[in-house]
Amino acid sequence: MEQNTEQWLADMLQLMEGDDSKKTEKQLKIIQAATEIFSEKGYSAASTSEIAQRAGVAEGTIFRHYKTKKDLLLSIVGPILAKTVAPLFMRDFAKLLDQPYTQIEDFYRAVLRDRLDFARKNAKILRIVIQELPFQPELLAQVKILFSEHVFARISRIYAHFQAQGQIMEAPSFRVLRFSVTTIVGMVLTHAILMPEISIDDEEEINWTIDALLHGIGKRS
Amino acid sequence: MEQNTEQWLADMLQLMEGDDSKKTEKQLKIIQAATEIFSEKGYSAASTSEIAQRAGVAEGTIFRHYKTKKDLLLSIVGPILAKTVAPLFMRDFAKLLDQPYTQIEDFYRAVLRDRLDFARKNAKILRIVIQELPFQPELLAQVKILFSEHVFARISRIYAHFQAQGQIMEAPSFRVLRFSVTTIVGMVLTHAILMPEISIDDEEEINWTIDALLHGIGKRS
DNA sequence: TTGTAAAGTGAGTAATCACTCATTTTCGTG
DNA sequence: CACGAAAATGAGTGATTACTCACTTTACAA
Repeated sequence: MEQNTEQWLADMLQLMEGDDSKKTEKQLKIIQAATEIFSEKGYSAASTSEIAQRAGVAEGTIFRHYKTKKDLLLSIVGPILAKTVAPLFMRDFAKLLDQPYTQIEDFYRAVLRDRLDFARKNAKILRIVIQELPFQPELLAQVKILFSEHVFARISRIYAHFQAQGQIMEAPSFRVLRFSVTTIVGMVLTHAILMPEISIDDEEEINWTIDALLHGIGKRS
Repeated sequence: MEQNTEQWLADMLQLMEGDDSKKTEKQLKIIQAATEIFSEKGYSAASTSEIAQRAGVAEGTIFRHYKTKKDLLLSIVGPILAKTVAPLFMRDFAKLLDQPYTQIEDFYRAVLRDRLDFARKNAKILRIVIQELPFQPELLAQVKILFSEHVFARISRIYAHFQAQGQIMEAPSFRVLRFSVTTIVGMVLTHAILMPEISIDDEEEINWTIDALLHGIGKRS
């Protein structure tokens, strides 16, 4: 399964790719407007007429390119899914782990820095994903497969790697996994989606978060 | 400000209270049906006719009790807000901190146990809150005031307390606060809302989470 | 039992919705 | 320029929406 994963991800990215080159100027405007309005008002509360208006196109133009409103949503949300977890499957990423003495701090630093930037750059789309995922059963099923088949296995191997190196405590991997994923996602979502208006020193926040994740907030002995 | 807070919370809870005693049987049915449908399909995608149908009442009956559909939403979502952070302001809670040698582990254990149960019991309503809060400006403003005026100050004092006792590390309180709130919320949301179908040993998960929060997931020296 | 206010009803309404389609405009190519 | 195809248009459509209101039923105190 693990050999297939890299190919699978390539397909996934290809399949999900926006493929901007083949898109009309007006089509790009539509996607841009729809992204804004979906993230502002939610999918259901957004109307195709308003999207058309903000995009500066006729309403019919939307339906030339997308059969339904849901098609439009999926064309926005779909491409982001694979990209969100893509770094896990990149060659650069594997190399980092192949180096036998990679410090786990450096590993976390790279992940947090990269995903924080990613989340900030795609904040609007991520908001849409978070909002609409619970109400889109097909998409939800797809994501669940993505995680249970690929992401979970990948992260488990990463922790096995660092555990074997004696860099993290010995504990059931699903607990370590749950805790650190919560920490990473919590930190990224807090600063990129929930409270983007609070300005922070990224490097400091990242370093502090890693320190707390590895050594806790209790009094150091 | 701090003296007013207790009174303020009493008012808040009173004001927000469902006050079930004064409600008609059909009105309770409406709230129950609306809660289900809102959490299943989202506020905008839910129709009043479907709510009426599931509640077993005429559509007009809904509008006897609630001027608008949004009124119905707020009557469901409103009462939960104060309750979510209520424990912070309870007398029992203050007592726990007045005892000079309360272990921070015991403190976290009480908080996690209590809020995990709360989130499970109110999972549907909490889902609605999470989904709709970004799209309800008045409600969002209310929540922001709630946190910046009361919750933030309260939690800061708690950490000052434990910091003075030497039970947690010395670091900018906003960082400790952000990290531990993320940890608590992340753990509760994961098991109560995101993945309620995964059965866990609550006590074990709570204890392990507290241990990781205080001492990290790094190798123990 | 009777009077009355509150609770409940459901057909009706104007507005809005996603989507269609006949027509026009734009664009790439020979 | 000429021409065929793709892109874009916007008025039109049936369905659905939140909400109203004239009316009926229920609950309860006198």
